[in-house]
Amino acid sequence: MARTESIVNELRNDIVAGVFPAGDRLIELQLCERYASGRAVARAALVQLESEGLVVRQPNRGATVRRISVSEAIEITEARSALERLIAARAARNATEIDRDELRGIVADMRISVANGDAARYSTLNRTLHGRLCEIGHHEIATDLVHNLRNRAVSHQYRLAMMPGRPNESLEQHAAIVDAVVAGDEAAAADAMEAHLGSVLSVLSRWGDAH
Amino acid sequence: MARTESIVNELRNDIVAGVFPAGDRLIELQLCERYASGRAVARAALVQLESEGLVVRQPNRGATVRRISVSEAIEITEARSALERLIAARAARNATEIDRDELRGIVADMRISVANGDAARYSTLNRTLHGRLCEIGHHEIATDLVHNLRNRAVSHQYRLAMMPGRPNESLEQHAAIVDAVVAGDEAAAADAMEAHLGSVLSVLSRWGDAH
DNA sequence: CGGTCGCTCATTGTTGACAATATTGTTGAC
DNA sequence: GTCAACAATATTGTCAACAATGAGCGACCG
Repeated sequence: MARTESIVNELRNDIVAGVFPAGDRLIELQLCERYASGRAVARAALVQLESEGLVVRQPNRGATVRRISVSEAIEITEARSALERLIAARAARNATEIDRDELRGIVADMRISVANGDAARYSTLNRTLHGRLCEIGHHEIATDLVHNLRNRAVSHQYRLAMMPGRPNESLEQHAAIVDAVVAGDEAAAADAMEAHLGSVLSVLSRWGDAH
Repeated sequence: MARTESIVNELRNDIVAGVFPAGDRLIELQLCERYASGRAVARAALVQLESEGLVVRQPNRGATVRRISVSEAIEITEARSALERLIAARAARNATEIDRDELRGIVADMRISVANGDAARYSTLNRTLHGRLCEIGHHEIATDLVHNLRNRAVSHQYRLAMMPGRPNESLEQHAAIVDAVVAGDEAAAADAMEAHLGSVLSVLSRWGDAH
């Protein structure tokens, strides 16, 4: 009955989507009810999500959604930057003509979204672009790590997108990445990706200083 | 009674140390006996180690120690390279005078070990050096990821140390890393670290081609 | 009035039994 | 002799009950 494997995915999605905000207690019985499973299964999910860094469990005190401080978010983004450099370089190396067309198309759509002020669509395209780069890069280890890091810092990404002027800045950086990937220039792709995440970092650290 | 938290560490150590070779079945009841714990605890440990990439679990078919192919080991080392670049750069930024002395001392000991052909001691110093760099770098996220990646590829690292001429080559690379860190040159430290792991990669890929 | 002791309750930690599933070994027919 | 169906075993998956722990709260005592 209990889809043992899938409830960890459901719970992860719910945490990332903000259904359970940071700091929320995750009580096993409630999870059992919500996901229609036994307590053992819920426990296993919590153990796994703890080792993914999304949940913190204190002995005999239960589990909570992990709070990510700004300084942690910065570290996470720095690590992401290192790994996405690698992915971008690989994408530049491996991209086929079909891939190149698709990437150009995504950037074109992004341009439209920014022009229209459609933040939600831009955010979706953002995810799509990074996701496609991961697929094109064919680097499973780095891809998995990056996905995990993205999940961990998602609460901060959210705030980021709301900053005024940010979409324009971000758009040009994404365009630069795609240009380099399409040109097959590995070093340029890595540097463009690093520049993009570096700009994310500077926003994060400014915001951190202000609090 | 059951040290719920510690058995995952014990099992991880045993896997990394080769007590359970790659491909070995990890039967829950045997783990219970070995670590004097209940089955639920053993299960939890397996779930966690699966998400760390050390164990693979197939539904209704049990858990085995994950086999890491050479191509996977290459990917793991590539990801490690990206992250250790970051760590080395941070170490160069943060190292105090005391840290610098210690790093120089480790390299001096390494030189002695190589001269004496003491592979075991060299291997220990190798771990010590990378570990100290992680501590000096003060980058928890990257450090955790690197530790995990090291654990995953440990079976291949082992074979690597046995290659003739390898210790000498490796020694000079480590010396270069430490020189850059001691000099406080972030970019040079990152590049030296990348060069070091690049040499590991070339050995791995040569070995992979030969099989 | 303040602090500490002990009680109660919610929640987690652990155990054991049972059901479900895969693997292995065995039998029997062709 | 070979193959398929079937039985036996081994192992995992699930569940429910019980023990243990920590937090909150009120009463008791200084």
